[in-house]
Amino acid sequence: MKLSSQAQAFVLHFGEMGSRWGFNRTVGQMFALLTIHSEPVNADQLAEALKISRGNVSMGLKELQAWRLIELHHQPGDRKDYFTAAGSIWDLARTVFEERRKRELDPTLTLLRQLLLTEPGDEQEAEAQKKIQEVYSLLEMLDQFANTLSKLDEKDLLKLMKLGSGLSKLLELKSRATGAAGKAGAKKAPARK
Amino acid sequence: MKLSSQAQAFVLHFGEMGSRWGFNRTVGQMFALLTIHSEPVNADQLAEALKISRGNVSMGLKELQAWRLIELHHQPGDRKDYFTAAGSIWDLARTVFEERRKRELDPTLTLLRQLLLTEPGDEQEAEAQKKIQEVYSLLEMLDQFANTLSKLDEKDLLKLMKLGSGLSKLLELKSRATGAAGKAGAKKAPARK
DNA sequence: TACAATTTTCAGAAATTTCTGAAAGTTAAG
DNA sequence: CTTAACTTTCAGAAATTTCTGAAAATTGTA
Repeated sequence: MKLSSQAQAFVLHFGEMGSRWGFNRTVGQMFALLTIHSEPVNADQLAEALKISRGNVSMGLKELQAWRLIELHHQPGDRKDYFTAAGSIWDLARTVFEERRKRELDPTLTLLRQLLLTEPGDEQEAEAQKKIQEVYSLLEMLDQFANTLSKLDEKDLLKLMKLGSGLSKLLELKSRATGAAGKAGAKKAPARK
Repeated sequence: MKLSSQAQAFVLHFGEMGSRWGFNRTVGQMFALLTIHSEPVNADQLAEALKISRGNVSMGLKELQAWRLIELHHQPGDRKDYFTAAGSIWDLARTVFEERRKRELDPTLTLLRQLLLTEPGDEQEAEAQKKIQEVYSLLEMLDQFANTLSKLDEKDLLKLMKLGSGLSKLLELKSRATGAAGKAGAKKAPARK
């Protein structure tokens, strides 16, 4: 499989960015290749195109499957496994988003919840507890928001993201429309310092 | 400086999560410690509390300053540099969010923009170009949305994140309020179910 | 200026992650 | 059942990242 210089650049870049997005270089490259290549690709082709070992490809494919980013296909009369990116670019973005939320937020929320159960022993600890509570509240809210976004359908998500400065206007509109009482959890707005 | 077992757990966890959030273990630990400890802390105290070398602390502080996550202070009559987390938890979250956007999105947008400039040579390349365009559009939109969120003040951000399922209702409301013509790109509002 | 306190730097050591490739495992076809 | 095609595994090698600590640089004071 020959890659155009354009495809080459795309693939190499996703390899480099890979670590920032949660996977290693070759996994990033494999994903990029499957993304720009619309035809299904098999493991040998990936190894050849990316100049990496067959074993590494096998491990990378396993990881991409764990991320639910690729799909297995079969070609009639060919025993090899073929892969494509799973779904549209939009689907992929959604999957990466959800997967990252799970990996970056959930474990921390679990720990903080646990830390908040033990009563502080002294003044110093009470102070720390307060900070932990603040971090927890923020991350919990973030997590819920991410969850809300995940549930929006493509049309609404698009609408929301395109709002730009219209967003704050819309939020204002909301206050007027529904009054001061928001949804559950939005109790009392304490006077700002 | 002695850490309570609670603080200890908090610090260790942020060390482990650090890599997922874009910095290494000790930098994560240092940040966590500065976050739960309200009093300014100097480099020697950090090295002692975290059991890491003085040199490592120096490098870590440099990195946290690059992230704009910590602030330098001085105590009268003491030549040492003291540090605290910069601003409220809320400020910190905002900073991390912006910094990550810069690191995770900007370089890719720049590359893709460049790739889209060259005309595809053959059918295969045209196909790839189309995919690159899709990825670009999505990331560009994400970037703009992130930018919009960054600009919201705390009150609006809080309101937005607490909306929950109210969000899609609000978006619907928006369609009705402003009619079919949304912002650029948000063409045709199909009849509601 | 000289000096002592403090921070930074950076070469090499240590730790961690990634990658290879040969061997083991699996599966479909004959 | 046997074989050949294919995939997975995993021990060790290679690459990369992180960390240490001693030396160099910087800074405030006298």
